[in-house]
Amino acid sequence: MPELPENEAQRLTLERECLNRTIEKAELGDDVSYIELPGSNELGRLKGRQFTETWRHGKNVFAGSKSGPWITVHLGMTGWLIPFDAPDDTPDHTKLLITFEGDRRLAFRCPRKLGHVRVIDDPGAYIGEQGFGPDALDIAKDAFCKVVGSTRGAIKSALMSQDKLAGIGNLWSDEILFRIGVGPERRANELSDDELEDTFDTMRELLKKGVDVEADYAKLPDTWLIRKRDEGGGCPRRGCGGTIRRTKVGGRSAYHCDTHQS
DNA sequence: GTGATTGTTAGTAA
DNA sequence: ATTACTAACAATCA
Repeated sequence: MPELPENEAQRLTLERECLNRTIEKAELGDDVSYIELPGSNELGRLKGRQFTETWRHGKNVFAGSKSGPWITVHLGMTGWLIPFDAPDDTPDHTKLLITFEGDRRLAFRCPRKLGHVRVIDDPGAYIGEQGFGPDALDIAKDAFCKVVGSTRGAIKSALMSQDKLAGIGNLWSDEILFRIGVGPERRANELSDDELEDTFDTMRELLKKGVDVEADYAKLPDTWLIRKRDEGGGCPRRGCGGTIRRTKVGGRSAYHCDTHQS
């Protein structure tokens, strides 16, 4: 369930549960068709090493050490990292299992197989090669306004395009636009300078809040759209009285209020 | 059976 | 040459 806040929560999990433990084994799960995972050579590189630091850029989570190697994890739509201690059972749909010294293990569970794990040498170089834009919590305001404001497509699509800025997906783009009262299909280059700056400020505010609660949506205010993504439901904004609608924008479902977003 | 799902991407069109 | 849009990928759930 992975956008920026979820991935940051995953990074924290790695930081807390998987650092400074020698890797004894890294092995593939049962059904690994249609999913990209390290081959035996790369898995072998992990043996005997430790993860001593973590990093995140957009929706990519990293664990590794100064001298490498690193793993990079992309959760896809339904991927998740699950640390656990033996003799607990390995979760179902585990595609990759890392066994550390002692009883600690780390499972990459990915039922829908749209995620991946790769072994790399340098996270910074990897981000560059993949063509990702700056992290959404790292990009400067002027750079944001320039790159988003020069996009002809829908503002929602611009916020979600990982090569412009990395980390925002379908739910959080909806949330940002809901907050600032802008319809998801508005052309990005037709937003005023004030609206662009408002988008930037709101993006930071909301993402930081999502990170604060470690992407636990139940802890977010019930005046947020993310708590009320139901077509035909009442707009959760105080005093609005509008109705939540679902439309298609850029091939994705865009939930928005029919009254205060335009 | 139908259509939806928090993601990416190859191919196509403008 | 870029940029933007569509369909496809896979499994599961309502």
